[in-house]
Amino acid sequence: MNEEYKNKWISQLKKGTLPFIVLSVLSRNTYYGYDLINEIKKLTDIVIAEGTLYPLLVRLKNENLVSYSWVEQESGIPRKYYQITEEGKDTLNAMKDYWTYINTTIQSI
Amino acid sequence: MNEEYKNKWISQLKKGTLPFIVLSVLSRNTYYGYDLINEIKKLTDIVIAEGTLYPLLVRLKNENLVSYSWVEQESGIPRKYYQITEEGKDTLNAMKDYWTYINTTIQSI
DNA sequence: TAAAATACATTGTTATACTATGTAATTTGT
DNA sequence: ACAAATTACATAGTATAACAATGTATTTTA
Repeated sequence: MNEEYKNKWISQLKKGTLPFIVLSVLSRNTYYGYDLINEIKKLTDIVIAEGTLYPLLVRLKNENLVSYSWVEQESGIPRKYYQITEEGKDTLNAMKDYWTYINTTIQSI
Repeated sequence: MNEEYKNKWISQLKKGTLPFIVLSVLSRNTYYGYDLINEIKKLTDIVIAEGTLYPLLVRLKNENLVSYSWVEQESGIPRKYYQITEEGKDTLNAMKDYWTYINTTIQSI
């Protein structure tokens, strides 16, 4: 078993799965970045580095798949709450379809 | 629907799925590169560019997940037939486990 | 006999995960 | 009371990989 290759592979696999997972989670609820990391870790055991998530959220925002609004806290740093857009929902559905297709394909080999 | 983003996403998803698919296909049979492209297209409808596959095979070889042997043809250009190694089989199994896990996780969100 | 297909390969471009680092406020532990 | 940890944002640099474009050489097809 090539453990090192496997880890590198998982990192590459994340390039496809992370945007999908983030959009999925945001289709259920609004979250702010720091919280998303913890929520996804709790939900999936997948650890997303901050240096991965924040740029990813910026990209999703630039693509109009999510929007955000700053929410002041009674105490502490203000939070940037992200929500999925209609375009984000439609794109997520297309991603779901493709995922189902690729999963079926892989299982069949 | 953000079609352009979806296509970019599929390209990123391939960074995880292609090595997995190639190893899976090679776990059933030996193939040469050019043939693998056609075989995978037939099996999965997924089109792999030559500029993607050849470097990928080089990487899998460098990681000892596959080996190859040149086979002269009665006519035509000699073919580099690839076969999966024992280390490749074990790593593929670990990849299968991870895939099952990530698929289950994604379905559950 | 020109065009398409077979079969290998590399270079340059673009995209993205991850580590390291930075800022600033707040909370916790001692 | 004060140092350390946590919360919450963010960016710069590095490594990796898909893909288009291009290249070489042989063989088959129209």
